Amino acid sequence: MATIKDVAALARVSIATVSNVMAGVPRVSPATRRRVEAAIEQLGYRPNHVARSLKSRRTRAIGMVISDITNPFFPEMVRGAEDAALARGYLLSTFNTGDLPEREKQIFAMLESRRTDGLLVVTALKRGEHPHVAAALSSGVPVVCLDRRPQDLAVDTVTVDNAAGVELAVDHLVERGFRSIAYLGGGLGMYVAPERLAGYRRAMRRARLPLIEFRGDFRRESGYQAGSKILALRPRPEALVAANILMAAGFLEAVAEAGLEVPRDIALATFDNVAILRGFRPHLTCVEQPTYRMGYDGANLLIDRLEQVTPHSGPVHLVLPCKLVVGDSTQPCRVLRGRALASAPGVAASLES
Amino acid sequence: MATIKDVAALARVSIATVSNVMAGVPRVSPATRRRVEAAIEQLGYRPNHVARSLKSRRTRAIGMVISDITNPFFPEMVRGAEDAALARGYLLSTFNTGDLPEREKQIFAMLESRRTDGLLVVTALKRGEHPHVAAALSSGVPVVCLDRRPQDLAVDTVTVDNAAGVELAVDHLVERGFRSIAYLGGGLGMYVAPERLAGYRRAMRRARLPLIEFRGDFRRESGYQAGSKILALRPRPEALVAANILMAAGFLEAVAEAGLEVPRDIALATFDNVAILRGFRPHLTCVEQPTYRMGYDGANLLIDRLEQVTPHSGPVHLVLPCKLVVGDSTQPCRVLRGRALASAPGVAASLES
DNA sequence: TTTAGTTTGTGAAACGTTTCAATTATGATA
DNA sequence: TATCATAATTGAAACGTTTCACAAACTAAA
Repeated sequence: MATIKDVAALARVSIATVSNVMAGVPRVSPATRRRVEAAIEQLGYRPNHVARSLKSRRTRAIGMVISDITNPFFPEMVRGAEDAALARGYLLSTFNTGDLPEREKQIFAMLESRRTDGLLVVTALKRGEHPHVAAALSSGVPVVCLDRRPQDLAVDTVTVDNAAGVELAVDHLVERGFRSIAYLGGGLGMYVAPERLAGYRRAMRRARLPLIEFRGDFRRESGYQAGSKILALRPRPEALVAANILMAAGFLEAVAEAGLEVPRDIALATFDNVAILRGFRPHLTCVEQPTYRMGYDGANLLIDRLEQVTPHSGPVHLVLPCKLVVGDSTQPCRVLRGRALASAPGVAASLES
Repeated sequence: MATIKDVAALARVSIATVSNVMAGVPRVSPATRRRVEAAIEQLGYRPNHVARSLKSRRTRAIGMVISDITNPFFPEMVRGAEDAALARGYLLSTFNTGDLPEREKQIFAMLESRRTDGLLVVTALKRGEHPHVAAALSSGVPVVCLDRRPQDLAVDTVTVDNAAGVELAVDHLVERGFRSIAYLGGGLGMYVAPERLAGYRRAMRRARLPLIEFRGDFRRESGYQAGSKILALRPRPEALVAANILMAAGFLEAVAEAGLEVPRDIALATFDNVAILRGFRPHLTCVEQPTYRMGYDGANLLIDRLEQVTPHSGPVHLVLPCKLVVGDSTQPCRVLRGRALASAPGVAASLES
């Protein structure tokens, strides 16, 4: 592979001149520039980015640390981050921690020894447990946290308005006439969980409805288990709001196992949307997060920091809105229609009570 | 950030000695070794991998080029590749080409200038169009192609037995008594398409059933469009085998739009499985590919090449088997039950005919 | 005490760039 | 033609490692 020396020799100039041509500095005569460019072309020369990084002490590489690309929540976000990074000439490497501390340690060590310029992290950890993120931060490596916001760290974040998102779902259900609306949340250590729960509580309080809360851990299995309990309640809740799609999917399994159906026997709304689900039943009513944008904006924010586009100031917190996508999983169910008939002026009336 | 010089100074040895300690060479006295290790520990020294790469001319980095991580087919494969790479101390960076030639060019240029040691590629291109892969190969960078096998390139590959996979699905349908079984294939330029089509034809010929072929392009939209045509056929086929899950999903939309249902009105089997779909209806009968393994084995094969574990020989082709996962989308449908009643000894008889 | 052999440790070059001070070439002006 | 200003070019150091030939310090045998 040709080096800058080969180019210099062929063009009969010094390597400094070649470097200047590559960098586009103007103090090179047109004639020399042409000669150098011809040599570059002829040799198929590509500057060695490794050497460049060593000298400049900047790798133009950013690392993205997530828990598992296999979780359908992540691919869009990774894609967004990559698009932004590539557009600005940065290399993005993604790492799956699998939530294993040992592996996470290995990954951060690798990131450090490779002198990655900045980090995009979706932390899976609980409050107060960010040894690696904190270490990176204190050693001067910029970090942007996506999706989840560690309150104990002074770090830039890009998140969504989780509370407002759940409120959209609950309001929608209330509007459709549902009154006993249960909520299946995730473990409170996970940052987004308390916010989503708060959204549920706020919307329910506003509608003067009683809280029916269950707690899972954001994984499919917990949705299935909570599902059995929820379906066994008497009276059975008319609707469920799940805090993420994995739990919603688990819940659906419990529903099928009980010989029931969504939305006939119970309505379901959930956080997260997944493209592949279009065409499958039930078509879920969901709170769609701008995951692509989170990745895209996060990467841009990070690169701005790296290039000091913004003068150093306190941490920036971007909060993006969610959007409600109405499917048929929240169509008025049997119980509801019965109630509508019983009360005089129809569904609307039951809302006021 | 501490360098090897700092460590050497603190331990009062030469940098060569520190390097020897790091490399674990035995020509260092225990006393010195301890002194150096203490210094490393005290300074939190981490060798600069960039400098190391420059000197050794090896980056221990591999690039993975796919079309779009957002396609649910890829995450497992990427995960497998990352697991293998990390276990052997390699960095994996994944790139989405989006099937855009311009972007692909940019990506390969980046990979080259960063001196990535080897490449894992799932080529989206058609026969004879692999300028970048061919260039990498001829410049001595090992490449392993996953999932699709470019016949025109002497390159290692890890693929699945596509024909056998489709046969599994068709055989299953035949066994269940279906007789008019349509096939929705993908564009023939895509390598896997002809193999899958061949599997369909072989299985149908074996069962002495007539071919009913449609062609899409592996994208959702084409499944939807082909769906309308398939459903309009008279008599309507009893079953459809889709060549990938995106087209199957598109087909399902067409089914819903026509006011029909799977499997009541038509059975459906497809290539690919996607975890999130568990719990949703219909629960598809599918040909599951070992995508994780493809990534895992591919990365290991590539690293073996990089480290010359295997003496250089001709290209290696790993072919992994697929597995049939039976869901309820291929349960005998209405027409079928009717036919079973008509013929004397039940469904089994109709198979013999 | 030499001599030879074995451990242990080190100096310096090299990897391929960037960068800056210094040098040389080129014109313009006196 | 000599002088000066400006433009163009270059030499060399530096980035942080690895590696190899060599040097120094021991040890064991003669």
